[in-house]
Amino acid sequence: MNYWLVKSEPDSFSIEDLQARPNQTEMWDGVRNYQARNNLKSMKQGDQVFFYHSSCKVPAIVGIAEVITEHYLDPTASDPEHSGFDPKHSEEKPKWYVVDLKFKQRFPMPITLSWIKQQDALKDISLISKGSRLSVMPIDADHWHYIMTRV
DNA sequence: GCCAACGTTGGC
DNA sequence: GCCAACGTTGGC
Repeated sequence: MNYWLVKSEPDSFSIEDLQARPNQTEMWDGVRNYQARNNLKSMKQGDQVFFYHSSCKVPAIVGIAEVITEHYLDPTASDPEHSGFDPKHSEEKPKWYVVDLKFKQRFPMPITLSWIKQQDALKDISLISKGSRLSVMPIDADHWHYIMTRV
């Protein structure tokens, strides 16, 4: 099993929104960066995913989701009415994918970015590696477990 | 293939 | 709102 982190702006889609979805599950669409897309494609059913709130007052990991459906074609990329529409994406030549994520837990206290930056044990975490703005990134098991001791 | 211009992300 | 650090686009 592998560990991941996905970012979302809580104003657009928060972990509370995920929890409120039917079956507590949401199609994770809109990834339009190749590296993030490749990470998405590597996700396996049962993988655990940190849910990170970005571009907000207190950027933080706020809980955990689980991969319940592995990657499939992103329907929003084929929809001209959708903001994620990409004319170069097609079923014959697919570019973009989604996975289905299911809510697992919300942390009693968010694990804030500022705290993460203070931890020597987390100095190599992908989240704060130089210039990493990926919306989907892998998390080392060591980093995952270290953070979980803090929850 | 190079690289300038432009767009996006996301912390602060 | 600012701006650094990217990624992408497109002319050449």
